[in-house]
Amino acid sequence: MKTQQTQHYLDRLSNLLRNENRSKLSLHGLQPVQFDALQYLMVCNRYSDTPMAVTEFLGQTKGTVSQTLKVLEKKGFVKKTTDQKDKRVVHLSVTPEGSKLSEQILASELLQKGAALMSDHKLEALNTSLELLLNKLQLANQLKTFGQCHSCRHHTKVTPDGLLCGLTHERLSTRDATLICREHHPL
Amino acid sequence: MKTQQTQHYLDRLSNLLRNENRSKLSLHGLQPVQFDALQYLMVCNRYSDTPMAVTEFLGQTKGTVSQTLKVLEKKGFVKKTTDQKDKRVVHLSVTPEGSKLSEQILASELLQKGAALMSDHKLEALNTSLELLLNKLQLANQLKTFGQCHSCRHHTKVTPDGLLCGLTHERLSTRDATLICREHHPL
DNA sequence: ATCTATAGTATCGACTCGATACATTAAATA
DNA sequence: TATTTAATGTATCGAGTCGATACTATAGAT
Repeated sequence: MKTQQTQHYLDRLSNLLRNENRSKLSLHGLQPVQFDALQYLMVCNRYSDTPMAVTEFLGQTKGTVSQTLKVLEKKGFVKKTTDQKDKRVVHLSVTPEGSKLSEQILASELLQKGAALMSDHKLEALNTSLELLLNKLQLANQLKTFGQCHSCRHHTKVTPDGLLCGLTHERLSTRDATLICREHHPL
Repeated sequence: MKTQQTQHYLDRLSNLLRNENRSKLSLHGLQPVQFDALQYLMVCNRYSDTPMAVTEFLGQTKGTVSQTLKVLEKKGFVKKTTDQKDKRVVHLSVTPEGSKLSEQILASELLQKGAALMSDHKLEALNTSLELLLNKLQLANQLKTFGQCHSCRHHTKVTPDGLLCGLTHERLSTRDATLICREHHPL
């Protein structure tokens, strides 16, 4: 079975990276999961910056996520704001401190050192393959894709620079279109 | 940075697979880490079936691993035997129940469904890329490779069928040469 | 106006995982 | 040979994970 090999490699790599992250994060008193959430909040759009969206993204229960976010808030890495239209929902924003931490941690030395020994071409090929597998996997299992707006079926261009979301009927900036969205549906 | 993309994909995939495993395993009262250890014991050789080797493989502390193994033993998935030559060391063997469970869990449905939508050729290419990255990453960071004996610098062939480990000076069966070893040094 | 669904929080319990301390055995050294 | 040193493994503690359950508050449907 080829997929068992794939699974084995993915497990090994993610274990190594996770352990590296764990030790880096422990200096800041954070856990890997908490950083996963922070990382997500760095790249999600305004429709996807709520506890429920984090829950869907991380595949955990909302109870667990609620605690994770409580820690991130207490440490000053994210800020909560209640939505004015729907007072049930909370929007989460990453503070400058959180942003700084994220950049600091994100670059895996293990991975960079390893990738440095690979040709650019092979690394590119790996990325393409990984992206393909992720897409197919999400498609086949009807999982949310959490893709960027510009690759979404709801995304429409009014003018060359005027972007629009067909679902919310709101205008998007060019930066908006590069953020990931919980309502993302691939083309 | 291309490696950030790589890291992102690896994180996403491993999160998905880990969550799938978590729910499957919870039916058997096991945690992901515990299954990782069981999985390792399924494919390691007789020089590498000790708590210390598991510790190195999983990148955790020996205290944590000791507890993990205690659970696996209590549930009847592994058995402990003290080494007769060195009475400090313990050898771990997977019981038939453990072996059965492992096979049951190992096949990720998420991954299989996803891979089914990919061509054989592309899946193969992904595996090759992943293996390359893993190897380079271990090489660049001087990590233990935990490879199979037949790809080890200590591995020597006496006759076409007679295999020998140059480190322990012991004979190996053909099956031995396909197991992974903590003393593995790539060619 | 009431029922129902949704977003989020609080709390509990089994488990993780690093840190520390400890017991036992093996190997090195004096 | 006696003693120090190193290595394997266990026990215990504390902060944190994570699913389950119960709960509050708001929004929308009938």
